[in-house]
Amino acid sequence: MSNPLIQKLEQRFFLSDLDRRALEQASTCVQQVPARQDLIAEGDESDGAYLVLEGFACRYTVLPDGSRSIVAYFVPGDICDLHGSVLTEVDHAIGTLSPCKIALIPGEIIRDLTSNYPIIDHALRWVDLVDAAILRKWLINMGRRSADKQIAHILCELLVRLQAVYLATDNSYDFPIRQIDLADAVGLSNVHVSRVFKTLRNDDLIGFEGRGLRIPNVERLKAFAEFNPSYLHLEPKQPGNYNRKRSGAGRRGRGIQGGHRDP
Amino acid sequence: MSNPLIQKLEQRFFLSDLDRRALEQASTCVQQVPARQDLIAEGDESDGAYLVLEGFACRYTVLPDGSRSIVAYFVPGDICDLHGSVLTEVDHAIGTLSPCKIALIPGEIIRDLTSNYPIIDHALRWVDLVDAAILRKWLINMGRRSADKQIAHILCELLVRLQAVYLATDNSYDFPIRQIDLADAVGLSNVHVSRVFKTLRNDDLIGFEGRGLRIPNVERLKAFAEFNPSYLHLEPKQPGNYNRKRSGAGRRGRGIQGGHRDP
DNA sequence: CGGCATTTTGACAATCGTCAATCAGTGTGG
DNA sequence: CCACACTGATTGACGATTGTCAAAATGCCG
Repeated sequence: MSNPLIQKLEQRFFLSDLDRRALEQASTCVQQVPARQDLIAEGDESDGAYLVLEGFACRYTVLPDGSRSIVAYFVPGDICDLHGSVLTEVDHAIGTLSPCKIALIPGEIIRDLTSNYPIIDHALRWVDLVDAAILRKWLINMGRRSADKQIAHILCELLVRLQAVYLATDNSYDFPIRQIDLADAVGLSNVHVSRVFKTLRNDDLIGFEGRGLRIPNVERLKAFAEFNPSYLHLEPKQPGNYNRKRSGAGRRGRGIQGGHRDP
Repeated sequence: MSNPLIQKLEQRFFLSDLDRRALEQASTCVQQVPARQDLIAEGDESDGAYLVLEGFACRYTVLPDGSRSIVAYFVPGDICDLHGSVLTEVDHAIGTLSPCKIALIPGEIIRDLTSNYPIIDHALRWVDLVDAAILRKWLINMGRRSADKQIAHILCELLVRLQAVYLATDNSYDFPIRQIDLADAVGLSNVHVSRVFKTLRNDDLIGFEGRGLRIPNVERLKAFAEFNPSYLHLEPKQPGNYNRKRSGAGRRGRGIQGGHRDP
């Protein structure tokens, strides 16, 4: 079984054999975790990270009124909580959504990787930036999009993210997420998620087969969701000696911010 | 006039004179920018960063239907777009909300700061983590909180962030944000923001005096908003040689994720 | 004073949540 | 093999929150 983190990073970076070996060795401490179990509870101190090898997990908070808010999904290849070395106090819980295989990476190993493997260091920073970009996209979807487009968008996002680790075909993937797990991620009720699913099925935008999600026409779903995968930054491969483009620094855009809401 | 970035970092880190001088020199290229002007337009390539010295700015996107989504506020001391060295393509615009004084920091200078000033490097990573924490908090507020609590929360957040750069008193600050700028940040309509403001005023939770916001009883507003400032990570000062706590790596929380929505 | 941007208000409609009942699938034990 | 329990999905009825539209009011600045 190949390591999904390596697969994901190799979508974008050229790793050396040394890099690959280091990453392999970093993820040797593996645990099988059942569905709906916490890896980190809110308030825990953590030094180290969890790498998802199989299954779906999430970062979430439970509010005082008992409702749950999921702020990130983790799929194979994703790393939860890379940041033990800067902020030690964790303000969110991390839990599994389906049965998972999780690799435990101690903080010491992470610091070794980022100190001694410059390409890995660079790639892990890229991972952080992509995570932040996903967060911003979720915020946009939640704030300014209808429920159906929002859900369609997240289904497209999962398609692309899973394709990067070879867990999705061109138009389908295993979907072990309950409707309430989706509801807590998009800020809707489980009932409304069910209703949205129904309309998406009726419009033949999605279809369920057992626990698998099938997308009859990916382009049509992407168009409906206004999904543009560029924010995931998964396409172009960069040479290992991470070259930086340097444009004239100090350039200022001159566009005017205005005309919002006008046709 | 003292540099607000230095003020903010000194809330949490001990900077040396060298660090301070380096940061001062990094922010010498200053521009006065009028309200509602873009610093970076969507799609621009950027290498370098903008440091807000005075005024309010934001990161935003305009959706195909013309609506605007604001995903971050920038107040004095905040840095927009630190990441020219990793992701060159920018997928959001950055624009001013009020007249601003902005320092332009070329990417070259940033790389010099992070390479040669370890405390600054550490502090800037901390800035990134706080930004991500704010993003998650906004997502939670938007997804699972009523409009009035959400708005109260963001007002509390701004209070604390502005206090860190000495731009807020114990219970008031200058508030140059239009209601529609708030609406686009919290995912509501400007009309509804107006209604929420009215109820908050009626309950004596907030008050406006000219363009200043006054909070008669900060603890009451914080309680109402369920605001806990810990996610901003502004309180404790850490020694310059950023010590890391090391707890037993490999510890696993044993909590069970369940009972959501049950009283 | 006049013009402009912003806020406020009211009326109405659409979206979405809540509650409760039902249905479907899955696994367990007798 | 079937009854049973359990979890999750679905449906309907109803209500609350919030959006939209349009008009009026307010405040600011020349």
